[in-house]
Amino acid sequence: MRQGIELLFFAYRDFTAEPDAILEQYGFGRAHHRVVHFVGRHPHMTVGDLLAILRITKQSLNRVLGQLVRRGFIIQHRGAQDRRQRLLELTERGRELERQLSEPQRIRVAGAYRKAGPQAVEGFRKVLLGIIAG
Amino acid sequence: MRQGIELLFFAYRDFTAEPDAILEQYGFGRAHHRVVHFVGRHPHMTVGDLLAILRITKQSLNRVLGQLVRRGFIIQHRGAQDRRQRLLELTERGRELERQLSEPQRIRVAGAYRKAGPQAVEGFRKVLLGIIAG
DNA sequence: CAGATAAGTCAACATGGCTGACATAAAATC
DNA sequence: GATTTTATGTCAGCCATGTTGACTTATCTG
Repeated sequence: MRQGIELLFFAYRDFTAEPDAILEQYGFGRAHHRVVHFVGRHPHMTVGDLLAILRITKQSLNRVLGQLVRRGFIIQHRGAQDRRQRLLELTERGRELERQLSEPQRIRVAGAYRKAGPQAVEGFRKVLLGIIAG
Repeated sequence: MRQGIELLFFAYRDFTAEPDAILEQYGFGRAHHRVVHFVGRHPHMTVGDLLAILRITKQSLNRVLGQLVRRGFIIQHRGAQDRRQRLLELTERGRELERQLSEPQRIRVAGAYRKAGPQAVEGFRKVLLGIIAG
């Protein structure tokens, strides 16, 4: 049991170390990574969607989101049905950053998947989903 | 692939939410939790050991460790062979805090393990170890 | 039109990382 | 035995990123 708890800590620690080093070159932090990741994964999501996923306050989000927008990594456009909404999208520059940040993570996960085998991957997903839903 | 990356983020986010709420009542933060956890798991570990596990600076560690010692959750005693070392141990109060903090996590992990089955747990461990070693 | 909602903003504060410089005691080495 | 290295602690200050609270603006909805 305790081992499972620790595994999660170590995995998270090692998982974030490489992207952190890349982010530093841009003057960004881990919070920027999270935003870039989720906007990349869900183009045209709203600010409210992002807040719900990250579970932080809009003031915290706006600090990093504003930087990403001002520096041309994310573009916002008004919603068509609801013009109050700002739909978020990565620019080409943002996509490039996303690729760069996710590369070490993809390599890490791919290696672990390959070594462990497809059945283990299935178990990995099941357990993590249980922890999240739990 | 991307899903695996996100699972880790969500699991970590949900995994830390409940202990965080308990820590707040003590005026502690997540950093205190990590220290209490690892000292509980490895009694008589040295400060240097803890630094290596957490991968933070001794200044950062000392801030939280000092609070835990002063408030009677951790006790330090000098090493027998090497008297420069401070061996760390939870007090009874520290053990109680550790139990309280780990309870929601144990419940969460136990539930996920139960739902997923022993084979999935094996896969979960394998993949996480691969990510860590990676 | 009135009220609710989506988003943004300002200000202030806390946590927990970081660097750099320095102190002390004990161990290890020459 | 003197010197150097190591384990730990400490002071000061910086930065990133979380928080609360108050307020604005634009837009949608009843």
